[in-house]
Amino acid sequence: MDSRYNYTQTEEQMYALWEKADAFNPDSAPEDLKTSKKHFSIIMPPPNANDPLHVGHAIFVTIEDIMIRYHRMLGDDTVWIPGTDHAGIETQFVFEKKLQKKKQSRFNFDRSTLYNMIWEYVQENSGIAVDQIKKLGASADWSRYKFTLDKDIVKTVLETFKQLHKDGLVYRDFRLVNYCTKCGTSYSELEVDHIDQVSPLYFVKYPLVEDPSEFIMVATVRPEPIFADTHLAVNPTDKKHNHLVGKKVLNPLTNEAMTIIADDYVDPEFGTGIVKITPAHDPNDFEIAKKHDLPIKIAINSKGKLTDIAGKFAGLNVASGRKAIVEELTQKGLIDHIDEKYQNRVGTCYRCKRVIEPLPLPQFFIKVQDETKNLVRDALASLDSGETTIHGAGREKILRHWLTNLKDWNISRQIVWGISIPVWYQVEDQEEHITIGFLDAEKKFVQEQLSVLLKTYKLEEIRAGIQSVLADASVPYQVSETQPKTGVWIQETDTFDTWFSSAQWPFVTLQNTIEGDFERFYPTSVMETGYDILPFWVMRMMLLGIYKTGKSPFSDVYLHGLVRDQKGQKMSKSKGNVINPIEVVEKYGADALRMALVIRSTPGQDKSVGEGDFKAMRNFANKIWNATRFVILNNQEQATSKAAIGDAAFYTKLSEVVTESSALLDKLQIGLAADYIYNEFWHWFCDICIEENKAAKLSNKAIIDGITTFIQLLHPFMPFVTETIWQELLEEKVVTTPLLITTPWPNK
RNA sequence: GGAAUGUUAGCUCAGUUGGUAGAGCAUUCGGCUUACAUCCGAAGGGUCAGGGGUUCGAGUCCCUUACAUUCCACCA
Repeated sequence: MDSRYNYTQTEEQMYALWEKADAFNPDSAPEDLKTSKKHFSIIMPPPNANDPLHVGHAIFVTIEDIMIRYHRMLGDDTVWIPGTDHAGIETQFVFEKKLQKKKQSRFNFDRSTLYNMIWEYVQENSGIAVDQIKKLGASADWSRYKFTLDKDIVKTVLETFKQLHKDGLVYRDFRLVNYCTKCGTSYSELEVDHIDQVSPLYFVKYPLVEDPSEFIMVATVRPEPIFADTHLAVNPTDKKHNHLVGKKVLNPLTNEAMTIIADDYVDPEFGTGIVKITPAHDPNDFEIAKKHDLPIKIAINSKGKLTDIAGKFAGLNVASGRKAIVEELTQKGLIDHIDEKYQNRVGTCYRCKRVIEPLPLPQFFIKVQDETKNLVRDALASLDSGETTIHGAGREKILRHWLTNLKDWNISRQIVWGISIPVWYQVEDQEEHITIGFLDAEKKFVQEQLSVLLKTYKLEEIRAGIQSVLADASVPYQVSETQPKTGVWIQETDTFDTWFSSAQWPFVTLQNTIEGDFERFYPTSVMETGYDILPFWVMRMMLLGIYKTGKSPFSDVYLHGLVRDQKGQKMSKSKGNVINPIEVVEKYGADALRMALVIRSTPGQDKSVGEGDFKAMRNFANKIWNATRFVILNNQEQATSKAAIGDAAFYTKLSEVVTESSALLDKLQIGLAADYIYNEFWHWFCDICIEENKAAKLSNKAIIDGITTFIQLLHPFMPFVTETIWQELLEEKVVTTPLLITTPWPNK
């Protein structure tokens, strides 16, 4: 043995050794390991199939692998199911950037061509994430690997949708949705970031019809959709203004007459106490419009351009439209004044940072609170009963808060890269209510009402180049993967929100791996992921998991913190402080990275990690290596040994260490367990026991038992160095089981 | 406006049924002692944010103040 542990040589070999022995597969577990009747299962949070790993991935791989290796050694029937995610919007976004470089956009292609291109692209890169996860030592059962777009997975996901629809929990509705005009898709409210900003607040004058020299003043930060204003509103209890109810004003841009209505949504104290109602472009106004049955006029289209009702301004985008309209209003003398320092919050796209436009679109929603099947209520109940426990500083309260305030979930996305919503719209008699965008034979984009299109094109031509179908909310539809047998139908072009399939991940994976896996491993033991996706993922897994299986998909949720740099700052590409886990693996070894990430970490709490930590843990790996070296050399020199004076106390303490380590791991106190074992190993076993052995106060047998026990305790944390050492010990005939990974956990 | 979390050694953080404060890095001193200089031995350094309370006893429980971080809501 060299005096230094060389991880670059051994890590790959050890992983190959495990794979060769099929050690990650519970169905290949050695007989002498199957001592427990318990099952232990973790579903890996699927990373984007085509993305390289960042530290966040390294954290979850490490923590989950620690749990898995521990339970495997305990003798539990243990499985860790890996997978990757198609990551709908993320991936399409990256792909579109590549198209942009070639001066192309997604609108140059029909749906199926684009889908196939992205599929190819993902295939090319799909090995990246998996390879890197292996480099970190993940003992996941790759024979059970799943991808979110695997045929069997998709089938199960669609079944859930059909069932939800049958139960009345899916509905299609014409509503204001959060739409990003750059990404070209709607989002759920969770994907919208609200950002503080200072914007000019315009005080616009609306002339009274009965006396145009009199004006009603309304404040707005968004003058550009004034074309779509339908009414003004005041609070019915507002004595200053309620005499205006029923009177009419002129729209300052269109000169159309608008009635002033009363609604208690209006805050008399705020602004001028009078609100303009723009149903199509403000969520609150939309609600009021519904309540009072007001017409909906659309001033901004899905491309972010002003529509025809903007007259000479039609075709301008929101920003330049606003400028032009403010100019126009100023000329007309209809702008009273402007508050330049008005602070407000603007919804922006989490992905591209563009301002989100609230646009009225018919979309599919999941009803989260229903009288008979109440998804939210059931999820809360599983928290109440302790069926599911959340680990992570105060996160359970946050989850409860999310659940109690949850709105219906918009699952429609206007992108190609994803699972198609299995819905078909009736074409007959509905031609005037369906708008279609497609590429004609010359690859020219055409968008028109179907009734118009059918005068020039055959339906088959349209289908071949199809990009988007926009059916009015009134158009009848059928839920089906294939075209209904009778009649003429056209398929919905929207795909599901990626999270709709991710939310089903625990059961769709187990239902499609190996016959019997679902019964054997569901509900899973632990769901381990970052606290930042608690509402996106964990909450929704509970909603759909309970709905579909009657059981919460996991009994414990371990939410790890985010990794920060050595100064405690968030990592970001622009700061240049991003840690590339693979670089760390190459420089210090995977064991060092793993240990640095988990030691003294706490669920739900961020952890700062830097070069010094990796170095320290590399040194620790070397320490383990050298302690073993001492034991082996020592053993060779003096093969026989008698019991020594310190042995009894040593064994008592050693057993204590095993008990305590196991207790900490059982309680999911991973960071504490790592710290504890680290200290006992280095500062007790190495500093004291080995020195006592040199002084003949401790027997060689005790030292051998000590090192083998510690190697076992350390294995979940630092699998490579410990397995390497085990192989050395095996050669020396100090140990007997062929692989440490499948060696039983030490007895207490 | 609401909520969560944090404030412990110079730095980054542990400290989970309340019982004489810990680790890594950094600092100082001394050591190549035949497992390890990616090491060993020793040392310095904390009134555990401030205040109040419960208790025989509080970093640990309760109240309160301040500061920090994060999340949610929000209105023209």
